[in-house]
Amino acid sequence: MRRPTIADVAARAGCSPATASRALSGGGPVSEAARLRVDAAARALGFRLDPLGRALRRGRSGAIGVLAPSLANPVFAEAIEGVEVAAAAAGLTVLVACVGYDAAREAAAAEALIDRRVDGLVMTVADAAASLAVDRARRSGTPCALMFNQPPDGVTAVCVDNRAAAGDVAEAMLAAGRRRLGFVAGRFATSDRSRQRFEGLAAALAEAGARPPELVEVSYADHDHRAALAALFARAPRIDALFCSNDMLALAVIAGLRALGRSVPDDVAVVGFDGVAVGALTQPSLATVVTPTAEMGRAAAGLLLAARAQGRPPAPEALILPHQFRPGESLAGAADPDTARQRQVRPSPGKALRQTSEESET
Amino acid sequence: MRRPTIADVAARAGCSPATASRALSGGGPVSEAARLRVDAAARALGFRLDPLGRALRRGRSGAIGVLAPSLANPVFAEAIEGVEVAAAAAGLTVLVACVGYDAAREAAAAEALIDRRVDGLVMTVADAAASLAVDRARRSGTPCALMFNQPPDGVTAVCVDNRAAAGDVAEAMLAAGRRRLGFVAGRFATSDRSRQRFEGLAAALAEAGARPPELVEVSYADHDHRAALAALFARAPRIDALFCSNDMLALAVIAGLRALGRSVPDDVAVVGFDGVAVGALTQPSLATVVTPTAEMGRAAAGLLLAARAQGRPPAPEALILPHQFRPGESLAGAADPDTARQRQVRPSPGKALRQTSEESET
DNA sequence: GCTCCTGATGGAAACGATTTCACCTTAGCT
DNA sequence: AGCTAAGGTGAAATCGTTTCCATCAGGAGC
Repeated sequence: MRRPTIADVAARAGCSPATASRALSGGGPVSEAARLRVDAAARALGFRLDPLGRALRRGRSGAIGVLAPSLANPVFAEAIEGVEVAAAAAGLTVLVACVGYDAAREAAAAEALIDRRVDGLVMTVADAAASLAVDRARRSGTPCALMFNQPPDGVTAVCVDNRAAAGDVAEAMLAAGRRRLGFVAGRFATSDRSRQRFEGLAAALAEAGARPPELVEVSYADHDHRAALAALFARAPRIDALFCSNDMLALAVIAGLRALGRSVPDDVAVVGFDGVAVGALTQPSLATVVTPTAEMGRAAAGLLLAARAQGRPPAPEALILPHQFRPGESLAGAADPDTARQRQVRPSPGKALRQTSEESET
Repeated sequence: MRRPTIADVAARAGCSPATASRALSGGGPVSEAARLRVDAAARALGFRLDPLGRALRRGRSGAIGVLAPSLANPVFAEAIEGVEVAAAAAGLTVLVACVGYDAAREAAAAEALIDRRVDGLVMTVADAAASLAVDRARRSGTPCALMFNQPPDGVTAVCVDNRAAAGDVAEAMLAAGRRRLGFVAGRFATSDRSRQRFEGLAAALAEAGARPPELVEVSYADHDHRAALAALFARAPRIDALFCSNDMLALAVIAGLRALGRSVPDDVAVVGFDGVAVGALTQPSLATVVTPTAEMGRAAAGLLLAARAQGRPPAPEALILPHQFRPGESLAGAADPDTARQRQVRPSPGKALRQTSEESET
């Protein structure tokens, strides 16, 4: 028994496919009587409009495409779920593509989504200032919004102010008594955010008259950063604080430091970026910049949908959402510089005294 | 300037659309000369086959649909990337749908993917034994493989042996001297895995003649489990080990215990399930059952693709992948009973000295 | 009574590909 | 030479919808 088509519904309702289509998709004028007959027929046959035929004819698919570097970083997973929420509220579905921090795959995936006639494209790209994927979208006329990327004006985006946020981190580290700072970055080529955060850190340190930051670039592909960290300490032995370009990296760095026999935060403080949930669960808890991740996805999709509803393209400018520095045990003394000043040097990782939380409810 | 269609390519190559199609998609016989002219024309025009027209006509879209409860748990994110790897190797793309542990959304999303003519469906469902989504797939003739779910026979799946793995955990806990075990579960209604792991734990304890496990069900939606844990300790104050149905939950539980003033593993040991990367980075490191997550996605997609290549449906049985217990600091003494014996007494409800196991491996 | 407009409808042409079928060559055999 | 088989090709049907256009009925306005 074949899947019913709109022609079957029309036949059963005693009308033409044209009328059935109008009744089902709310296109043109249909008499109340016809609408009822069509609805009844559709229900009786268990009919559902075929998204393919529909997309082919209408030129859009009723889906929002999402392009993200990876699902492995919960930041993107959350943002995608944010997009999904906004899309679902507007009756759209979501098509996800992951491109693994690879600019070529980025462009290819964008084209694939565009070919599928997505109504809009929400993307996080390697470099917003020079992105083939953005070009493709623009050229094809597909409305497009970036998320996480903080692009030069001219392209729609939802992000936080990465430089300012990095400045806040610099300030917190200095306030905690740290003086020799390092920045651990995912490769700059694959993340403009990472670069902006480094710039923000460097600028804030310069302004405060502090020593400029040491830089280590690592690959997101690696999980073990001991070698990179060891090299850093060989170069700059007295580093006392590391700002990592994202939280997952920060957690890996903390583990790496522990493996190298350096305690966090006693020997080296570590601060992340993003505010992923798991960062608050670890010990030491992760000091970080909390960003409204899911909200970023929701907002990006929202911009697209609002513009679509009004038949205009989305505003070509960045919507900057608020961020917030969250103190954590990995930057001891953010609220108590004295502790930081009295860091003790310890020979082994394992026996660092862990501070227990004295918080409890009631 | 319109997007070129296959007719434009054909015109430029001096042949009919039929021949152009055969040349581009490798359908029937085409002369070498024609193929070259078509290829050249397509390249010159920047032509790409339209996935929509193609899918409509062929009845399949060249995409694999993936249905997962959530992206928030990295386990699913990794598995999806596994599916993506296998799909990409076969020249297919992936359509992802997240349904938030909701059986109704599960069925609806499955239908939406089927409507899009996915070549196959890889799903993780709430309850494999009674899943509307699986029904829909079967009814529509869409090949379908479950992942993570360990279903009764009759449906294709890739999973680990949840009961056996839970048995391993029981054994490790007993070996570490723990005697009063609890199980912290995501709600059973939304995860058959969780239920199977509980059953495995209970069975192993029964066989070992040990006290049956206490059970706490919590919602995945919550992040703060203090209330649930406090209630558990009110009921069973001397619990000394908690098996959590997955790693993310375990990390949250460890944080909750810390907030309640119980130390891990001194007062209470915690073991998770899945082997997510971040579990190895925390302190204490998380003892857990490591499962081949990405491999599960790859294998599930692989089963579908292999079957498709041979024109038969995938074998209706579960492919059980190996799991491995990974000791961690959150279950002290799994490898070093002495440490366990000397757990220090703390002024909290967990203070009773517990008998330790005299057995040790190695 | 006549025109004009509006609302409801159906026929048929899109949308962009694939595939069936029939046709024509040409090569290979006897 | 005659016959068959196979390779190459194109016209046209098809997938399932939407939408343009024409048609028609009926009411309003003159």
